[in-house]
Amino acid sequence: MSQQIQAVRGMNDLLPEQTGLWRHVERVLRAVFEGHGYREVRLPLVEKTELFRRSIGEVTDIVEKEMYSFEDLNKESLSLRPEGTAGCVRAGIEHGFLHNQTPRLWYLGAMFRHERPQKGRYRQFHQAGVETYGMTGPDIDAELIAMSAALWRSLGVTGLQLQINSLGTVAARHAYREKLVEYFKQYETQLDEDSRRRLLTNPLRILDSKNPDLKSLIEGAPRLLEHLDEESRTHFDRLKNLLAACGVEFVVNERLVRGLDYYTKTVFEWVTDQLGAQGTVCAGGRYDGLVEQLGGKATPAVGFALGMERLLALLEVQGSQSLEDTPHVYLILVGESAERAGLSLAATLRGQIPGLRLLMNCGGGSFKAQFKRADKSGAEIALVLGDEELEKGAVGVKFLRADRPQQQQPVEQVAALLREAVSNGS
RNA sequence: GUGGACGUAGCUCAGUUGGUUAGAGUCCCAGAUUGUGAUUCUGGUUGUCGUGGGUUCGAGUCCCAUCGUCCACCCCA
Repeated sequence: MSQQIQAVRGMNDLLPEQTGLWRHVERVLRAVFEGHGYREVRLPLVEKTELFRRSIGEVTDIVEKEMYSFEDLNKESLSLRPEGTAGCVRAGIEHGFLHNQTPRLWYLGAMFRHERPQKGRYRQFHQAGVETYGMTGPDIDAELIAMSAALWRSLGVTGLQLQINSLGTVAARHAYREKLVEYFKQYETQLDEDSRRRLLTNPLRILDSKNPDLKSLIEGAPRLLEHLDEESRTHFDRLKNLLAACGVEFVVNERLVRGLDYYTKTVFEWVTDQLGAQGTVCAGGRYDGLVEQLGGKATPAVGFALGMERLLALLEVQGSQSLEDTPHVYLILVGESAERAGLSLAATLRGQIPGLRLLMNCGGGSFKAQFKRADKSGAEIALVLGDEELEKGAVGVKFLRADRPQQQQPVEQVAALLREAVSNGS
């Protein structure tokens, strides 16, 4: 035991009990994305470290202390991706699919951040994200947000609240940021340690402080929405109208600030109070400056990412059922000749009945032992092939969970019974 | 990175003020029923007590370190 190798901290194994629900969610995500005309991209897990420094921001926690970075053999610094947007923009510039085009893209995959693990926060975690480019107006912002709402509907998730805000254009945001720093600097001695640090890293974040002592100070601070430029204000107002028009409920949260440097104008989060401290299930916004910042031609962009682990946790607390993956049938084989005949019988049945999940006994065992395994497998039906059946050219059929008599039938009629079982079940 | 709680069979957990050979349930295997599961009965396997040090005649129990899990801060999906 002392020599046992454990998984890396914060990196979890997903076992068969969980993968059913994961596949269900993945299927729904794909269907909704594709239903909105979004197309899938699969991007590398590793990028040059420089990409993340330039996109996420030098002084963010992610870049400063949470990246898994290492030196490649050619001495270049590489990093496991901490988020998906940067790589997507990089790929867009590299393959020229942003220039004068309006792609809508989605992806699903693992991200890596070296944080202290906690409920809903892991070092390897999975995000499903969408990114769209080349569209300036609030209509695409609204479509994207409405699409996320459609996801929750399709998945049957409830209790998520949509919060939206506008950070303004890059220029407006910087101007406001300076005003805010100026304001808080006057009261620096009253700030707590965290907020004094935020003064340098992300002053907008101070507005979101959980410290009750700062409440009155924060309330006296300059208001972000009052410092919006005209263009951003109009954009935000039109977005709110569009959301209302398609029946997506939202609340404006003036303190909503995303941690990544590249956001502009629209930002939004879907939050829940059912997951403890990590209540943000999905978040995103507009990032009109990033493509240019990374060397492409100026291109507006909007996107969001949702945390798979958090979404799955929410589904679990709300009692979502895992996708059915128990076998319909367990094939019992006793004796050498039955074992020989079993493989092709199993193949025949699987070929004749689409969707059939047939589990064939392997590893021998008495009738009793095999029936035990059949029961444990969860199968509805046990098929029995022994010397007796082989002689008659039949297969025994026993219903493990229904009150129906056991019978012996030729293969063709067994197939009909199984077809019935498949269509009754899932 | 900071603070707190916790690590005992595969799983869920007991284990007294430190005292012989560490327990229960469950799971698994076999038998009762030589071709029939889930119920019942009988028997059986399962552990470097997270790891490494220390205190002690003696440590699952006390102390230190370390690894891990969980919760919160911070941060974020």
